[in-house]
Amino acid sequence: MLKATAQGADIRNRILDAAFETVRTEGVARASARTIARNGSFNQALIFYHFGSVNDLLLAALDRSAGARMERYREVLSQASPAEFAPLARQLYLEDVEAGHSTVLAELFAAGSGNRALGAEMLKRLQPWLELAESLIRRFLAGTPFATLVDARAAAGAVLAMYVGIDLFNHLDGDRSRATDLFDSGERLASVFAPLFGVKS
Amino acid sequence: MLKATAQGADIRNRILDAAFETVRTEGVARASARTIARNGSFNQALIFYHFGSVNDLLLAALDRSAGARMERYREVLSQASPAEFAPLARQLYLEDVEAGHSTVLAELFAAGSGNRALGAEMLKRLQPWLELAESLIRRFLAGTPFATLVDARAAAGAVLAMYVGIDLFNHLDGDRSRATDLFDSGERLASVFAPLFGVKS
DNA sequence: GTCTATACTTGGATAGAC
DNA sequence: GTCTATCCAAGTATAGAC
Repeated sequence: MLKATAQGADIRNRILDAAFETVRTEGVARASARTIARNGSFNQALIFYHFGSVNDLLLAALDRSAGARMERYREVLSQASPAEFAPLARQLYLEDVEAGHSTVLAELFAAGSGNRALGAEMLKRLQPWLELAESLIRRFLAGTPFATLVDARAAAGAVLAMYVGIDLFNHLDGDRSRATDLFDSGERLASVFAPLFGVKS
Repeated sequence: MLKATAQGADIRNRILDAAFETVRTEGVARASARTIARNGSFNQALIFYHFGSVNDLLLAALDRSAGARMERYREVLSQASPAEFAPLARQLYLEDVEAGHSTVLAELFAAGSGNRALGAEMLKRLQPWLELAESLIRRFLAGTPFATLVDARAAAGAVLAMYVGIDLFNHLDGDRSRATDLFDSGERLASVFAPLFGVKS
């Protein structure tokens, strides 16, 4: 009874899985229709039939992953206090890494740099994250001396740029301590500055 | 009397110029041997004769630019006090943008993500900048309460990641206010925190 | 050192059979 | 919806004439 599902409509998910895995393990540069199809054991022409183009497939694979991550970020951070924030952010980031989401995201941003159409699509996908980061920063700074000093929008952009940049570097050398050491510093600073935010550490 | 120079050995510089300009204006993806040669009005085969491969040419073009920038960074920042730092960093960054150096750097990092050989070379080129940033951070934090809270090496990596990430975003949408707004915030914060560093603002 | 010509490879995409 | 076969474009790199 699973036959129709497993072999029929479900092929879209198999293609999405193969595309995501190919980008994660081999990079966008090697994520050609032929390579993705070989990794997923299906015919290359199916990609064009179901997704139109390789670019559209890669974006669809990212969207599926990003949608799940955004839901999780909102759920975890919506009621986080400033004191809880640093460890929660660390945990979310490690989940991104574990799921391969950060790798695929950085790969597609990098590839978007050399492909106008892809770059424009990636910029669109940056917006909701920019808004999330900005609203969090604004919420935490409200009522503190920093509220008038820090441009929340610029800071949000800086955080996302740092996220993508760190992923890019990690992808080049596989050094996992980069982010960890940074979160360590962040948590030490947070515990010292917590009084400023009216929260006991 | 300029004939031999202009048409002979100087061809290497013409090739380097064309490579740099092609990456700057069209991106790595379009910086093929054919395109670079067309932009510089010389024969495509010369690239392989003089530089061996397109990758080696692009790295050589970056190295020439990065060497000049590193010299300038060292010169300007070596004796900068904490209070002077933010405006000087802004100026240096704007020079990077103006010269096209930040664009070419971000492009090659992005491309390195999808090309093992190029990625390894880019990592090597990151090291001197990491050391410069780390030593500056260490110098400024020395004797302050932050010295024990902040991991200088991790912070240096974060700054470079942010630099590359911002360049990547800028290249996608051409929004020049991203960095400017961030420097504005940085200068406001610096003027408030200056007392901590024993310097009058 | 510089040119022309070309061998070779890879990849996007489609036509048409099943 | 899925397959085979194929077209076409773009790129790296080299051989060999000049």
